Amino acid sequence: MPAAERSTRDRLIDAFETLLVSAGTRSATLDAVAAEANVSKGGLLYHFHSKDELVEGMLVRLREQGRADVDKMRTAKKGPVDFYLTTSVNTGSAFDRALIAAGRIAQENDSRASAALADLREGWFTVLREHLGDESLARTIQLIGDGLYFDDTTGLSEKNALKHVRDVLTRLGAL
Amino acid sequence: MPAAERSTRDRLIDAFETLLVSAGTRSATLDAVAAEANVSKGGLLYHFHSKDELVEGMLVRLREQGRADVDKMRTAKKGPVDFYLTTSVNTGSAFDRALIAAGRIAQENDSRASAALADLREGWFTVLREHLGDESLARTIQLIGDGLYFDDTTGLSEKNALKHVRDVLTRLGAL
DNA sequence: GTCTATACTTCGATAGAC
DNA sequence: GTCTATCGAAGTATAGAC
Repeated sequence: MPAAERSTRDRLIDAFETLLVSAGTRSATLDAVAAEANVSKGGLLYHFHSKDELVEGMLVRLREQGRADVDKMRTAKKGPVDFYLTTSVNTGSAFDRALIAAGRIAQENDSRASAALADLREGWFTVLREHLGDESLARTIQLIGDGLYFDDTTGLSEKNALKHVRDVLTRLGAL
Repeated sequence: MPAAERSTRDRLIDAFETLLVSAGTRSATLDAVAAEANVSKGGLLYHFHSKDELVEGMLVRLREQGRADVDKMRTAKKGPVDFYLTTSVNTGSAFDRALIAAGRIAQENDSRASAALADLREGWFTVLREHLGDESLARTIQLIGDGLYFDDTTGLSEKNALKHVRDVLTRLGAL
């Protein structure tokens, strides 16, 4: 969908996510979100009656994106492991942004965000274990993906991290 | 050092870290920190003239703890890889708390916190690579540690994660 | 559906008594 | 070294015009 056609509601969630990812929860205020989306604060609060509802709306959208991602992973050309690893480093996609944003919210003790992230991870893990037929290997690969993701979101990522991982996973016959 | 003898300054940093870890940056206000440390806000601001100085003090202490941790890792009885992995899951130690707290601050776009964490990671990586003589394996193990740490701090940790990792690393001859 | 104006609360920080 | 009192700015949310 072209950006110009996005509903105000969607643009508000976009703005909320963008602020969460780039500056953290303390900077993602209603004022800032409204400004980022070029809407007044009153306009924002028409669509979401509270900040809590804004979080809720974001998580609903994340779950939809998550279902689509697991489907893509299952049928990926190079296989699920490769797909999972390459998408664990932030590619700047809308889904990445939503995922990182939810992570920030989860760290503020929000059980809804934690639950959404846990469900997503379970979906990925199921595909990995089915494909590999090896629980330990599947869990370890998921941890590597979490590490890639964590490093990316904390500004700690190494340039060649993925190359090194592929090297090791090839030795294990997982790639 | 017994808890009763800890200086007010140290207790304030303790309280700040505790709040960051348990409830996130939005909840770690000066009011809340002072209350957690059983000090008035004025008392807090005598020791740290601003919230920024409180962050600074926390990071100084983290770097000291980090140096001690790398030393312990280097001389660990079961070897640095085992030490690194077992200490990547939150054991509830003061160092773990400081590490997680710094991670929260880093996500609010604080370059000092990011730099401190990056330096710590570099220290661990150096020991891993020296011990293993294999950069790809060292990087991969570091990512697994990051994954364990991330899962722990987001409430996503699996009970048997470490067991699965040990299994896979044994196949690779790293343990 | 979006805006302005405003009420109420909380945050970070200062001033000054003890 | 610690406390109370207070200020200005920023936060969430409501009311009502357009």
